This record gives sequence, C-alpha cells and structure tokens, in this order.
Amino acid sequence: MDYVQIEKKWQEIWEKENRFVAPNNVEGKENKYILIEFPYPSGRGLHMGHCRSYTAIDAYARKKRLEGYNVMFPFGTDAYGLEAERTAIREHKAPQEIVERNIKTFQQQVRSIGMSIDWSRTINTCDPEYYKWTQWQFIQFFKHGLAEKREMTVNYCPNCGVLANEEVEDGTCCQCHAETTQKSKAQWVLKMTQYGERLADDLKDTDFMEHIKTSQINWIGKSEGVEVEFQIVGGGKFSIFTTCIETIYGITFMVVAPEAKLVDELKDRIENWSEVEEYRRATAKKSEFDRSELNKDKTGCILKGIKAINPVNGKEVPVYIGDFVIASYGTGAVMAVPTHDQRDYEFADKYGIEKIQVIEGDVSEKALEKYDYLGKGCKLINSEEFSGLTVEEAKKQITEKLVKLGVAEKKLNFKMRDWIFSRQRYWGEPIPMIHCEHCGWVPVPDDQLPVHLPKVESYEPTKDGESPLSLIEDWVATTCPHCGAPARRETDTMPGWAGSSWYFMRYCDANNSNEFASKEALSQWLPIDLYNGGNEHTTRHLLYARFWNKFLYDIGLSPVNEPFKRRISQGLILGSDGKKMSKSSGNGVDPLEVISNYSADALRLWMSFIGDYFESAVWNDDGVKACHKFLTRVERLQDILVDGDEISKDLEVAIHTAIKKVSQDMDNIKFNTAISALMILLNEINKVGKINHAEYKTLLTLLNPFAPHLTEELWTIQGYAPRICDMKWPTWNEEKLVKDEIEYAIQINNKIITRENFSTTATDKELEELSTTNPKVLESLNGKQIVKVIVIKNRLINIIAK
RNA sequence: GCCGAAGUGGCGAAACGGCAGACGCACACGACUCAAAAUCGUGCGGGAAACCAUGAGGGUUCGAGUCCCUCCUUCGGCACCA
Repeated sequence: MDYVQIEKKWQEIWEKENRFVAPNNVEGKENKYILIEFPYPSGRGLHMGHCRSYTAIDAYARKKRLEGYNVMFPFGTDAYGLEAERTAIREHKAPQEIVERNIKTFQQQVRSIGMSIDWSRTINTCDPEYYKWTQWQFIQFFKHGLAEKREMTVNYCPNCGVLANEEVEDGTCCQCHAETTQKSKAQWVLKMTQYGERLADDLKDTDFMEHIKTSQINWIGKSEGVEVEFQIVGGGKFSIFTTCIETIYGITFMVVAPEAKLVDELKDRIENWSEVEEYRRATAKKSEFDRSELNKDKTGCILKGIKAINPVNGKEVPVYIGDFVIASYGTGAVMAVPTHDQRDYEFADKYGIEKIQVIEGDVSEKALEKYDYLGKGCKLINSEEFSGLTVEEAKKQITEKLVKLGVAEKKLNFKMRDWIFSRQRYWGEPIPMIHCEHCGWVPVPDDQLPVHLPKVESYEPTKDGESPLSLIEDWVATTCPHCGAPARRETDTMPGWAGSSWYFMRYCDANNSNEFASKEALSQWLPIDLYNGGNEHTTRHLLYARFWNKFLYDIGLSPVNEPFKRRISQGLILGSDGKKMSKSSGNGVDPLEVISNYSADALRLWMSFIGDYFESAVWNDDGVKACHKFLTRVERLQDILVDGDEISKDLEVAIHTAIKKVSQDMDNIKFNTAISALMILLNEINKVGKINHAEYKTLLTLLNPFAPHLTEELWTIQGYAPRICDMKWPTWNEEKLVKDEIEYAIQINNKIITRENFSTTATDKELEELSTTNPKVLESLNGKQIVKVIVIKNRLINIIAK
C-alpha cells in the first residue's frame, strides 16, 4: 500500500467534507474545546517538537470526537515576532510578505501530519481583522486605569536602539557588538500586579499540572510585609518594603537602587559624588539579570554625608547604593540587617559595617535567616520593649507600633512585575493611542480601529531608540479625537505576547466583525477543556493570558474567571546528541522527510510511543521504522479476517483489556502505554491466528486517533458503513475482564517462596489459610512462628515469621 | 544564583507503596530462501549460584524506582525571542 498517496487522499477528503468543522452548538452534543498553542510561523517550518504535541493532542481530539463530543480543535498563527523582523531586514522584504509565506507553509505542513483542524476558525495575529480587537482590548485596559505610561529601564545600544535581553550578549549588542547600557524610557505598562493575588489564588480552581501551578505561584511571589518610611538626617525621606519587620532593631545600614531619583535629589549633600557617579555608570552597563540573583558578589557605594533614621529607635545609619537593589522592584530600597540576612551579612563584612543581633541564635559564622528562626519559638533580643517576645508576636506588635506612629503600612508585595507593553519596533500591533498637549493620552475612537501598521522603508529601530513608525511624519501627525487640536500618534508597538493573550477567545467566534467574540459563543466554549503548550510558556504566556481574561471577565466581556480548565505541557524532542533539536546545532530531523519515508501515521504513532508525553525524549529513526512495521502488521490482518459480527470468545479478554487500557490511558495523556496496549492486542490476535469483522472494526477504531489515514483506508476497503470517523468509540465490559483465577506470589519475610493460582473471589481469610498451609511454605517456615500475614488482593501474600 | 523538572538493561521505556524491566528497538539463534531482504518463531539486566541491581548516601515501612532528608549530574525558565 502506498501510504504517502492514501494519506494525501484522505487529507483531501476530510478537507472537502469539512469533516472537522465544529459549529458553536450541536443539538444533543456536549462541547469540548481542545487547544494547542498556536505557533510562531518561523521560516524553518514545522519541527519535531510541534509534531509531538500536535499529533498527540490531535489523537486526543479525535478520540473525543468518536466519543460523541462536539470538538473544537482550531489552529492559527502568532505572527508578530523578532524573527520575522530580522528576516525582513536581512532579505529587504516586508515582514507581512515573509509571514504570509511562512503561514502557508505551516498550514500545509499541519495538514500533512493529518491534523483534524477546524479550518473555518483559523486566525492570524497580524491580520488587521484580528489586531483591530487586540487594539480595542488595549483601549479597555486604558479606560479602566490598567494601562499607563511609566519610566522603565531598558537595554540600550547606541547604534541599534532598545534591545531585547536576548539581543544582549555579555553587555554588548548582538548585532553591532557595541557596548550596551541601561536607559530609562517611558513605556506603556499593564498593571498586572493588581491581579497578582487572584492569579495565584484562583489556581486552586484549575486542573493544571502541579509543577505549572507551583511555577506560577513562585513567579507571582506574593509576600506579606510592611512598607516603612525612613527620614533622612537634614531632610528627605524614602520607603522600604520588608517581610522581616521583626529585625528592625538590627538595621545597621540601608541600600537604595543606584538609579533612584532620591540619589539625584541628595546630590548636593553627598560628599563623594564623583565616586557615586562612577558606580552608577558601572551599574548602567549591567543587565538586570547580572545585577540580581545571578551575581553573588554584592557591591555597593556609600553615600557619604547621608544618614537615615530608624523610626523605632532614632538610630542613624549609613545609606549605600547597591546594584542588587532594583529600582522598579518593591520600593527600590531595602533595610539591611546583617545578622539576619546573608546578603547583608556579606555586604557588612565587605564594607566594615557593624552587626547587631536581634534574634537569639548563632550568628558568628553566618546570618540567622528567617528560614532558620520562623516557627521555632525564637525570641527577640536587643529590641527594647520587644525583647523576649517570639518573632511571630514581635512581627505583629512592631508593625502595630509603626502603623500607630504613622510611618508604616502593611502591604502585599509581588515578585511579579507589571507587564511592560511597549516595544520600539516595527513588527507589532500599533498601540492605538494619541498624545494631545491639552488632553494627554487619548485612545483612538473605536470607529477608527484598527490603526493599521503602515508600510515603511526601513524596519530597523531608529538610533534614538524609537520605533521606525516615528519616522513617518504624516502617519504620526494627527488630531486629537477629544479636542481636535493637532496631536501625535503613539509609535510604540505591542509585544508578541499581546495577540497570544486572547487568541483562544477569537477561535470561538473567529469571523465576527462586530466584536472580538460574542458572549454567547464564548459561553459555549469556555473554559477550555484541555490546553497544551510548552513548559517555556508556563510563567509568561500562561499568566498574561489568564490576566487578560480576568480583566475581560471583570468588565463583563468574558464568561469565565479562569479560561483554562486543564493545562499540560509536553516534553522536548531532543536530537540524537541529547540536545534540543535546532538548526544551529545540526541535530534536527525534518518531519516532512520522515513522512515521505515512512508515512504520517508512522510518525504520529512514534511521537506518541516515544515515551512519557511529559518527559523529554530523544529522536530515533528506528522508532518510526518500528511503528511503520506495526502498521503493516495491522494491514496484514486482512489476510486472516474471518466472518463474525460479534466479539469471539478467543479474543474477548484481549479486546476488552485493550479498550479499557487505550481509553483510560488516552484520557490520562499516557499515549505511550495506550499504544503498547494496541501492540499487545495485535500480538494476541496473531497468536489466535484469526480475527472477525467485529474485532477488526474495534481494533481499527482504537487505532484511528493515532493512525487516522490507514484506518480510514482499511475500513473503506472492507466497505464498512458508516465511515470510521462516524463510529462510536468502543466501550469495555468489566465483567469480561474478570478471570476465575489469578497467580499470587507467596512470600515469607519478603522473599518469594512460591507462586500459586487462587480464585479471584477468595477472601483475605481464605487466602491466608491457603498460603499458610501450602506445603512449600510449611517447608520453608521450618518451625518458625507466623507473626502476621499481609494479603494484597490479586498480587501477593507476605507471611511474616520469626 | 533563584524557580521548575528528570536520572531504571546495550538503547527508547513500563511499573495504584506490593513479583523491577510490560511494550518496542538493537542483538543472537532458528524457520522460509540457491542466497539476501522482508516475514515468522525463540532467547535476551548482571551472576555458576547464593544473590546483586532503579544517579550517591541515609531514613520511614512487613515491603521503597515510588514517601522523607542530604548530596551529585543533566535539562527548561528567569520578564524586550515567542
């Protein structure tokens, strides 16, 4: 059989029949929304990683369809991205052109692996009909006070402008190799931290894989603490955030972020200004990543002449700037207690600062940190009226005192930061805002959306770090929608994450031109039953999308508080060298080549059989070969096909076992063992030497989700009606699985003495009796006293003897 | 550094706290064949055996690949790649 040819044939038939189009509503059918993350349509086309998750989840979707659900399984492309922009610059082509070409390739390739996609719902984030609504939704964020322009730090190259972290290598620009610095720039931000608590807490209502929940909770990093105001001797003040207010009597210095405005305000009073300036320059060269946790060697620079006053006891302490303090995180300043924070301990040692211990314990070698003292009844010392209290009690009382003094308030702080939503790049959705001298920032009116991304001559960011859009004067110049005065358009574009934050909603109503999706359509499909995607999207994309949906939910535009019921992540496909497949490392295998050598069905089967779906797996050609062989063995069953339209006694147990195993394993995303169950069934059939039509139909149906083309073909060859995709998923009968007898391992003190068949209906008492009177057991006991008998039903009996 | 995940035969891997290695690959032998390929069949962790084996070391348990603690190694993410 020519697999390549029959696969092409069936793909065309499915397409012509609109076989996988799912209407929003079908009488008598329950909806299931199964989603794979839409890909970025890179010029390299579909890779093995895509194939693994796409084909496995396609099998899942096909099974759900056979089970009688109305399944929506859509596909689209996330077109905005740096790669298209870089290719555009390199090839002197419009990114639109490049992306269009790539999308065609992607869709073609997705068809060629036999995906059961509803193509009537296809979307593409750079389509004006789509990004119109991305822009409209941004405006809703703005109208509800969740979008604002704020000074943020960015990577800056003197030649290429603002850079992504990815574009900075060891402090130099990856394109022109000039030295990069950190620069402050006004950026649109979405106030995601306002949703921090709900994003963490509402995970309890989802069925995400446990490690995904944990990752998100850690990323959000909610901490309860106190924000305290410190006065500066001679005037001025600043605030710090701490989760360890109980250590406040141990403060011996303070550290503020080098770029803090406070430092500029104090310039005249800082005695070592040139030294401070030098330190700030050095800091500007470091990325935030280098500055924060990666860097173990904490550095700082004292602000000579500046002292902060500890509000609890009036103690005056020195103030430093230190690059490990980040301006945009927390309040951009910290209190330092060397005895109870290891970082402060090392800093104090380095700069010869005193240490005051305030919690009992050993601090001679290293700090006694909160993990060491919390919840252990440790008591405060050297803390005036709070000495002698437990840390937990002191936390409460010290906070109360500071609040009463009017210098502190309880606060929640998040590790997660607000979402920087501006990009100074061409290839993204224009941010639909207009700046008017009189009215400030004004959104583009709805009837003028979308703000089309204009064609430009050059796609490179400008040297001053603005988007290339800023060079199109007649596009930028406009009038204020509010007062009609001359005004200017925002030239920043949105990040790639924008379009992907709500695409799952658009699928529900992809061709709606009046709204982003009707509430009715959304209600029919949301929440998504199964959302599959890469582990690399666990924290960002998945949080952005949840945040975006929560906002729409709050303003009444989304029917659900949580859009994804269940989230799973596939493991990576690695090259034969054990590294992630990529073009650069030359370990890539082209799926199309595999298809033409072995067939899409063989590839699909191998992608599911290769190993546990959630673990990474090493690609291996022999595996596809083996799966191809399995398919040809199934094909050859035609030779031993006999009459019979009921499952025969010969294969009853084998078939019901397979139905149960395949059904349950697929629901539990254990595709590899589902396939092994099919292999076991095939071996069993060959042992029996014949198969009747009822049995053959059952086998083909069970195999259909994994090998849809071959099973359609074999089904049609027999002239079975209706078509296999109209079949009902087989069910198993538990009674057919119950055997009369089962083999028990009989152990004495955990060592196997013998194996015996016992009735499956025997009670524990009977099994105990049967085993302890067994001749081999009696011989091995050799007069020892039986202490206890442990009976594990259908498995083993363990006799403990002395 | 921080967060997350994973370490089981020659290889990909199975295994509700209960007989470790299902299923598959590779390999070996046999059948078919003049021969080879394909196909089919048998065997296949180590050890002569007692036994020893799930990255290393401890612990809980009648019983640990699985649960707890310490450590080692590898992979993914770390906010302007998406």
